[in-house]
Amino acid sequence: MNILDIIYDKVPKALKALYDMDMGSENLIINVTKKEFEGDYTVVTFPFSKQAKKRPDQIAEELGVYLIENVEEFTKFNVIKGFLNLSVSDEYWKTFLADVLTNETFGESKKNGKKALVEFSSPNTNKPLHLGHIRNILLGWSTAKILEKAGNDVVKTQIINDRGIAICKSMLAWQKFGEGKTPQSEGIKSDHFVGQWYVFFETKFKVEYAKWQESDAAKSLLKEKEVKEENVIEFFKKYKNEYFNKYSQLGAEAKAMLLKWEDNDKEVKDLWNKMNGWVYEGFETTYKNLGVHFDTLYYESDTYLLGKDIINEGLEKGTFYKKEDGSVWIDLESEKMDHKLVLRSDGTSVYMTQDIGTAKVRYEELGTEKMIYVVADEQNYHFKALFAILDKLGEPFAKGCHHLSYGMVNLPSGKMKSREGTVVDADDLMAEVIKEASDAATEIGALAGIPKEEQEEIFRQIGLAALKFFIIKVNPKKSMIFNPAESVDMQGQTGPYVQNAGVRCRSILRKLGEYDKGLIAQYSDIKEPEKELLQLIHSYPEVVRDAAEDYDPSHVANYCYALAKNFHKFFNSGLSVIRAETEDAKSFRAALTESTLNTLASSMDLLGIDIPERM
RNA sequence: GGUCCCGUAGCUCAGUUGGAUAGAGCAACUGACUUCUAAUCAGUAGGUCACAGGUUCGAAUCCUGUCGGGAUCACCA
Repeated sequence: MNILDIIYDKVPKALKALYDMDMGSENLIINVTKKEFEGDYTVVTFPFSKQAKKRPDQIAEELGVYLIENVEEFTKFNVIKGFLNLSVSDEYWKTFLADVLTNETFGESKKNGKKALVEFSSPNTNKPLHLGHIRNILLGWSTAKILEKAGNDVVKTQIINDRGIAICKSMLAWQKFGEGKTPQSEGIKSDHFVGQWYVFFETKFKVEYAKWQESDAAKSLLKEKEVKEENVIEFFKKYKNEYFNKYSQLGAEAKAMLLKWEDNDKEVKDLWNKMNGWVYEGFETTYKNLGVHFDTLYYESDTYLLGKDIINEGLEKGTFYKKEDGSVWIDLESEKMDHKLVLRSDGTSVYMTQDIGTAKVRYEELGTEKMIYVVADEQNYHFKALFAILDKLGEPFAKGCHHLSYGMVNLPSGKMKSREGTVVDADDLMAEVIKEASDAATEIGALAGIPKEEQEEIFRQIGLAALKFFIIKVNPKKSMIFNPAESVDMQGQTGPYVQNAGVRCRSILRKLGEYDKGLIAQYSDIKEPEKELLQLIHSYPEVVRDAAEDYDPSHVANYCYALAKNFHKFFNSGLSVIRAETEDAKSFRAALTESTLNTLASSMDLLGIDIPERM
């Protein structure tokens, strides 16, 4: 039995026996004892004081005596004010170590029979992936892994936003100015190729718009709106969308193309398929390089009409109401929100409509009662409303929906802006971190004797570890500052630092060869650095559970760092494994090293990070 | 303006079901490689936990207000 379970079980019993108190285990406060005090676990006794009618330190004293007498795992205790510090026997820790060594599913929870869907990435198909997508993808991937470890059956998916005006802009630009060029003919990664045409469209549009601003139509508009001289620039900035829809030649052509697409026009559909095909090919490469994949895909072109029938049903049941102009709404004031549109007056759907429909389809197709949407925090309100609507519709999966909201990724210079060309491209970024890893490795020279191909793979693993760890270690809901220089750091609180701990484990175990696991129990007098490592390993399953419960991979990243740090400390503490003072010590430390490696590998895998054989 | 999120060391971040003297890394400085990988370790220095009240044995953590930053409040996606 796990020592924490024992504490949670025995302390209430002790309180009952000593003071005739009924204290549920959920009200106990148990901490790992702070380093500066003796002991392994601490029971906080202040909360018992009122009921027991005694001073906290007195209770701690009496509780300590009782626990030592009645629980064999406890060997001694000390009391400081209302803190009861309990020491756990070496026997317990040695048994734990021997068990964990052979436990291949350590950290995993039993299957809970629940199916969870994690949706992440979900890009538009008009331009390549960038740093914002990377945060999204890493969070999604890691969350999926964590949920899996916590006992869920997980389906990883993305909804690809493959239709709409954006892709039409790329298509139109290529059609008008592309002269039949292809990614192959230009030697450009195919999603970047499509992105260039999107940018090209925007450039052309900008020119057109600037020219129009000098026209009579624009001047009379300014007069009509009574725009002051000094506000003209500001006005046109805001007016851009309306210009696009009302006056723009290019805008009209793009919209005409969208209409043709909706009409299933063969020529447009062919073009659409061609360009999206290029984009998917490029995305595939990026995902592969990043080390992620999906179990199933959804395309907006398939789902964008979903949800209408649900709206109509809900209309009959009175969940929604219709305005005079024919638009359909829902009143969310009871949820402290607004009235929300779910169907336009012309009967076409909005984003909300298809999200309602898609959620239901997924539930029906996949049986996923948990659905996690990894989407930036600018859509907090949208998802709050979506989940409230699903709940009002009485959907059984509504309560299992969760918006894993994450903050924007900013640069030290400020926001990323496509207009100013400061958007950090995903492919460039990965290439950059891998190159940095390669440079650092060359400088150190530890990989000199290894075949080129293996070296390349290790550089990739290290570079990506730096990038991934840098991003995942930050609490998702916080917006983060991405400093490119720091993201390629390989020292300190970084991915490579954690990898290095694992590599050191591997190196020791490789040199040591076989060892006698039967001697673990013979080791006497566990030293402080050994104990700290053991306790950390011991807490791994709890970390996974917490991370799954909070949908927060940063917990796992912080755990990885703590474990690596403690191993490095142990490694430098003078407690040698290979040259241990006795065979017992050698066996114990080898087992400790192996368990550390296994736990590091397992926890880093939850972040999508590999631990190389050497570095 | 309404709603939501954030504010912790020079910088980047941990720590929030309320617990002991608030922790790491980077940057700076000092020391440790003929010793299991120095991408490491040991140490020095760095704090009004935005501010002001409140709740209590105890507050970075909970409540109220103020200030600062962000997001959102479309028949856009």
